[in-house]
Amino acid sequence: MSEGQATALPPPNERPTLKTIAFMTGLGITTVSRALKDAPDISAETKERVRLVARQIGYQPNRAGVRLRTGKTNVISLILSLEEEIMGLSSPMVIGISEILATTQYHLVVTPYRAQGNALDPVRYVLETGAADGVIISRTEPKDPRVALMMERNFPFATHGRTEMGLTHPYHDFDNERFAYEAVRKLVERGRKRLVLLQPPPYLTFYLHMRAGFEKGIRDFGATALPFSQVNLDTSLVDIRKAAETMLDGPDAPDGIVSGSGSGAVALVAALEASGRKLGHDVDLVSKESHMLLQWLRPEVVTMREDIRLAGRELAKAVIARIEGKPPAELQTLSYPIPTE
Amino acid sequence: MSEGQATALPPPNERPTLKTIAFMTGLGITTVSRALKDAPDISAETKERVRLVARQIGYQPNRAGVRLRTGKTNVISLILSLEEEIMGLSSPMVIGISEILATTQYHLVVTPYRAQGNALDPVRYVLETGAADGVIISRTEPKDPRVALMMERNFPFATHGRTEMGLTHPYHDFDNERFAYEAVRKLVERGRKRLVLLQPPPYLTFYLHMRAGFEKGIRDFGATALPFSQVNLDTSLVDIRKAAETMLDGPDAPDGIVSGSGSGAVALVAALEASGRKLGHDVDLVSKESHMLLQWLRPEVVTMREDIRLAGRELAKAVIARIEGKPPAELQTLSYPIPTE
DNA sequence: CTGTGAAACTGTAACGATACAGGTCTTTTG
DNA sequence: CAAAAGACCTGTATCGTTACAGTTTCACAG
Repeated sequence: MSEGQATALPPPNERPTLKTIAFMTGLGITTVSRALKDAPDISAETKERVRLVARQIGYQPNRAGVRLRTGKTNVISLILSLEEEIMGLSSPMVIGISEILATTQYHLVVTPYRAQGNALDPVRYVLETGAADGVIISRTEPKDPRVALMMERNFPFATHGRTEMGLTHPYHDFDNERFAYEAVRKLVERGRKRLVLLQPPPYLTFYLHMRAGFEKGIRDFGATALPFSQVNLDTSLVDIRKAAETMLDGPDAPDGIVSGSGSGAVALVAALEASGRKLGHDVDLVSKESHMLLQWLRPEVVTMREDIRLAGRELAKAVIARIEGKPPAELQTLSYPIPTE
Repeated sequence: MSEGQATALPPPNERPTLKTIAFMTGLGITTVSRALKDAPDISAETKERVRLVARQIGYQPNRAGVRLRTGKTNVISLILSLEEEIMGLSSPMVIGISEILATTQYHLVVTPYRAQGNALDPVRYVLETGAADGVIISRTEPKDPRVALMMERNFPFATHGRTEMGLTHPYHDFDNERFAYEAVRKLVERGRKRLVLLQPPPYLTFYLHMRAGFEKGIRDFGATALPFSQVNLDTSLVDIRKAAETMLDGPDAPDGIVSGSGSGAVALVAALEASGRKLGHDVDLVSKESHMLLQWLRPEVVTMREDIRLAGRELAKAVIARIEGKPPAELQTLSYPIPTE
């Protein structure tokens, strides 16, 4: 063949490709490709010309082509557990992530998984099929096999929640220790002494944090911790309510409660009121809260906000930075409880 | 070349491809490809052999390869408005969709858009770049430009909500007319006569439905409709509360309210109680509700559930069926208010 | 006037899959 | 027994992009 690529074929009238631009500019496909990525061996004038035409005809690189050739998917995979979905945490999270991704070439693929035991499956899927350039996971455990796996494969990811394996990886976390500590302080300030914690499921890392903050608060502010571990934040609201009612009828009834989630607090409020207690009078409740419902319907509940949308933004920024090679140690952020008054 | 494809190259030790299977079975790549799609010109024995090897080595087709060659993306795009996200509707929706997609080869890509005016942008993006095989949209308008565009291009989609353009397309919708009608009935049964509706924004199709049901109820059950259109379900809760307080102080104060959403109802409850009224005594409130919180904290509010997760499932099934060529007329479903007692 | 080197551009092959147009055999048909 | 008709398998080209290894041109040194 003596003819160049550029004149090889008038491109069809479909979606423009590099070939289209090559034809229009009279350049080779390779040149166009390199011009668009600002390669050093293309003249400034050519680059300008190519960019102009590309913009003019609305060229957008074919993702499948890029992906096939380079392996780059331009996809971030958000791996969610249905528990989160049900707690309504995922919605603002998705917004937050999207806010960041919208300014980039990345798409967001959402992959939920069912039971707790399957948490590894979606991660393995991404690793094996190269379905994404980066992954966001949440509900981390102290020894999290997903983290171990992705670290071992040197695959970019960020976690919502910390781990305790001595591995340095990107994360964003809410300071649950601080939350519980401040919650205890607020209760003691209101004269409460006999406290319980509606805590996260024990296998998750933030259980340790929240527990630690709670117990430190108990010590520092001189209160008593009562047991309440038959249920946790993953338990159904109905069961939380039942367990709370049983507790409130028993000898170890608390006068102050810390709830690790807003929906848990709703169940607790129901139980408290069913037992004839009056919030803010006989008993106080401090709760983490992500929507505003509690504040409206039970302003007596003391709430501290966790900004999940912010978490989404931070996590998205972190994975992308990780993909771009930034060291994990620089991609660890913490957010703090926001008082709602 | 006298050598066949099969013996061309021992495949590398990476992820298996058709070439890997071809090498292992001694067949040609084409044969393997056709065997896996159960083509008629491959012998039963060969197919079995190929399938066995494929399963054994965990072959999964490279999505980029398929997509580049065939244009099939195996992606469903969920296009969300941030309003929905904020109302928390998207979370169960995503679960529902995922439940269905998990049984297929489809991935779910979530694309939110910002303001109302940009609703068309993500749809255009998908159409122009072929980013997905099908689209799910919500918040439909009577004359919805997104629907018109996708119909014109004959692109598979399903809508959450109906349209009124004389175009037959797949949809799933909640029967908001029935909801409002039954809500009025319940209020009148409780002796309420002067009613208002916290309604959807007027440009959405379900405004028409809810309004129609409300007004029919007013006529059929002999009540009076009072105006309350300064705010709607998209208004911030703070503003809804303010508007409700103003209304309750005025001469046109209602004794019964229908709320088109659970979060709207929270603002209304706050306003009612601020005005010194007692729910179920001075005034009654019937609300649609998707989470269970209202029921717990204000059991006096009469609620009817809308199952968003079901909607997600129906919509996913509908797009996929549409992609597979099923006629749109057979892909229209309605769900009905679920009494919560 | 040849040789060298830099600047600017380009062709080829390949990523993995599939559409299409052949190939080989073997079996059937007249 | 030649020809036609299956049955079954396979090579080539291609989707859009990029890595890589050139090629062309021109200025300038020797």
